[in-house]
Amino acid sequence: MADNILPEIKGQWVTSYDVARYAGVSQSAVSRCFKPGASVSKKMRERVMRAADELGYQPNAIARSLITRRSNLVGVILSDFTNLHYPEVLFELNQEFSKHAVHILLFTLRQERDIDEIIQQVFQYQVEGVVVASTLSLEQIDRFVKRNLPLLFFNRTIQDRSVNSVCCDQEAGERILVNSLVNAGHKLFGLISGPEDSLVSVQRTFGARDRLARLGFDDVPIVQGDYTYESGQQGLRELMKHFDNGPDAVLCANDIMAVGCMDAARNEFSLRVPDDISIVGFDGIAPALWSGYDLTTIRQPVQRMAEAAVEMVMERVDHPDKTPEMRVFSGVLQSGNSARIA
Amino acid sequence: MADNILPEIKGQWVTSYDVARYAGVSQSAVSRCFKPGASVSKKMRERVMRAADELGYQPNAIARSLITRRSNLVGVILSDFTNLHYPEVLFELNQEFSKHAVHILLFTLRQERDIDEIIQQVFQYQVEGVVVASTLSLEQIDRFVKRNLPLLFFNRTIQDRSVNSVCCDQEAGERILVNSLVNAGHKLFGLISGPEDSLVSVQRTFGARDRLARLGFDDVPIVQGDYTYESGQQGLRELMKHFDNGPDAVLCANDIMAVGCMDAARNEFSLRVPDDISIVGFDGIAPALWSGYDLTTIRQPVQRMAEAAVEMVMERVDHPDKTPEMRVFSGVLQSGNSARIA
DNA sequence: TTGTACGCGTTATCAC
DNA sequence: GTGATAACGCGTACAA
Repeated sequence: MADNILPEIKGQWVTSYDVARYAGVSQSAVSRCFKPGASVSKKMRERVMRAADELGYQPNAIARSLITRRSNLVGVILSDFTNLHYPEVLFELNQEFSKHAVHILLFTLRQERDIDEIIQQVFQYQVEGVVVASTLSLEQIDRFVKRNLPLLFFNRTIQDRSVNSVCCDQEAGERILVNSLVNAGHKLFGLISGPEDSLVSVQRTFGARDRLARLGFDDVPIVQGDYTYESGQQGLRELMKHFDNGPDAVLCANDIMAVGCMDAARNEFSLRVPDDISIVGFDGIAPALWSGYDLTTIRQPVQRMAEAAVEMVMERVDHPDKTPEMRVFSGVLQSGNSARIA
Repeated sequence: MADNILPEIKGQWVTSYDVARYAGVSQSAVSRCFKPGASVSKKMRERVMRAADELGYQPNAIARSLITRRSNLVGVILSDFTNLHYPEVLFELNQEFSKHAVHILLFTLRQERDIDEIIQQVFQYQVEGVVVASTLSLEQIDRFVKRNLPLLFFNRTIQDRSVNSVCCDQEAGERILVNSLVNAGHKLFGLISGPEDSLVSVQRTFGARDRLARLGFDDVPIVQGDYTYESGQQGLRELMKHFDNGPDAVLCANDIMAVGCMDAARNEFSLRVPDDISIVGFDGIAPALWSGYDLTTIRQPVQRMAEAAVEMVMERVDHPDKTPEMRVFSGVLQSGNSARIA
C-alpha cells in the first residue's frame, strides 16, 4: 500500500504501471481500458478506472504518439497577427481541429526569415499537417512534399506548384465591389494595395483594376500600403494628389486600411463618407462593422473556410497521397454605409 | 547504399539510426551531435551532419521529450477570443516563449464547461506549464497543484488560494480614470460592467465605484454588459433612463463596450463626444486608437505582462517548489478624444 | 572521444 | 478477455 502511493509522494508522473500495480492487474490491461474500442470486461474496466482516478492517472500522449506514430498535432503558421483577420481564422481552425481531437501548435512570425527555422521545429514536433497563412518558397514547399507532410495554404495559392489551398475568391470579391460602385455612378477611382509580396493583395488589386479597365476606367491610380491603419490614411493622402477634388471611390485591399482611409477622409479632408467619397475594404473584420465605420466590404466566410481547411488536412493525414486540391469560396458583399451603392 | 536510401523511399521517418548507419557511426554519436554542449570531435560532427542533411534528418522531439521528461510545451487557455485583447496577449506570449524554445499548445473555450476536458488534455500532453486567462474552480486549481504543474493566471487572481498571476492593476486604472473625469468637472456618472463572473470586470467596476464614492458620488448607476460592442450600446440606452439628460461620463469595463457606447451616444442620442458626454474604456486595443474613436482608456502593458508571465512560468518549470507570486502592472492612461479630461 | 546497453511510457502482437 | 513482450526514437550512464 505504501508502495502504491509512492508515485504521488515522489511528485513523479503516475504511469500505467503504477495504476496496474495498484489495481492488481497487468499494465496492458490498463492501456486497453483507455483505448476506445478495446475488449475489456466490465469488471476489469471498473477496477482499473477506479485505481486510475484515485492515482490521478492520465495516459501520456507523448508516449502514445511515439508508438502510434500519430501526434494529433498540427502546425499553424501565421505571419500577420496584427491584421485582425487572423485571430479569427486561428480561432475557427482551433474549433474545427478540436473536433478531431487534434491540437494546434502555434507559430507566429515577426519576420519572414524566421520561417526556415519554424519549418524545422514543425518537423521536429512530428505534426501531422500544417496550415500556413504566409508565403513559402518552392524549396520550402518541397521539404513538405519530400516528407509527405500535408500542407495547406490558407488564402494563398502558389504558382508553378499544385498545392492544397483554401481561398476566398479575391478577384470575384473585388469585381462585386467594382460593379456596385460603377453602377452607383462613381467615376473617379483610386486603389490602395497591400504589400507587394502579399499575393492576396496582388489578387485583390488586380481584380479591381482589371474589372475597372473592362468597364472603361483605365489608368486608375494605385497607391501601395502595408495593410495597416496608418497606411490607409497615408494612402488617401497620396491618392488625393491624383485628383482635383479627390476620388469618387477608393477600394482598399483590406478593412483596416479602409478604416484608416475613412478617418483620413473625414478628419483631414473634411469629406463626407459616403456622400463625397465611397470607401470599401475586404475581409469583414468585426471592428469594421461598428457603426462608426459601418464599412462596405467583402466578408470572407472564415468559418466555412476553416471547416474546409481542417477537412482537407485531416483527409490527407489519413491518405497522404491524395491529390492536391484548391477550394475557393466566395466572399459576400456586406453592404454598409461607407459607400453609395444600390 | 540502396539500404541507406530506404527510409526515404519507404516514406518513413528518418531516424538517428538511419543517419548512424549511413554515416557509419553509432546512434549515440548522432544523438550527441544534435546536443548543444556535447563532446564530439570536429570530424565526427561534420560527418554526421552531412549524413543528416542528405537524409533530411531532424531529431524527433516527441521521442526526446519522452526520455528527457521535458516536452517544451506549455498550454495556453483562453476563453474570450472575440475580445480583441486576447489575440494580442497570445501573440506576445508566443514571442516570449519561443525565446525559450518553448511552444504553445492552444486551447480556446467556447463554453466554460469545456474546461475540465481541456485540463485533462493539457495533462496528457505533458505540458510543462499553463497560462490561463479564464476562471478556474478551486478543485481545478488543485489538480495542477497536485501535479506540481506550474499554473499562471493572466489578469485574474484567485481568492482563498495563493497562485501565480500576472495582472494589470484594474482598480488603480479605474481610479486614474475617475480622478481625471472628476477633476475635469464631470458630475453625472454611469458604469457599464462586464459579465458578473468576470473577476476583471468586478475589479474594474468596483474600482470605479469605490473611487467615485470616496469623492462624494454615491449611488452611481451600474448597468451590466457582456464585453461586446452591442452590450455597450445597450448599456448606454439603459443608463440614459437614469438621467434627465443622460450622464456626464460613462466608464466601461472594456474598450469594445466603450466603442459601442460611443456609437450609441452619437447615432441614437445625437450626443457629441466628448462635449456632451465623456466615455472611457479599459485595455487599449488597437481599434480604439483609430481616430474615429480615439478612445480615452487605460492601456494594459501587454508586452511587459507577457514577459513577466513567461519568466514566472519558466522559473517554476525549473524550480517547481518556488512560492506562488503575484505581479501587478500598472496600466497607463491613454488620453484620447473621447473624454474631456485635463 | 566513441560505442554499448538500457529506459522513457505507451500501444501492438502475440500466446494463453 | 487477459498478460508477457517487443517495439516507437531518442538521451545517457557506463565501459572501452
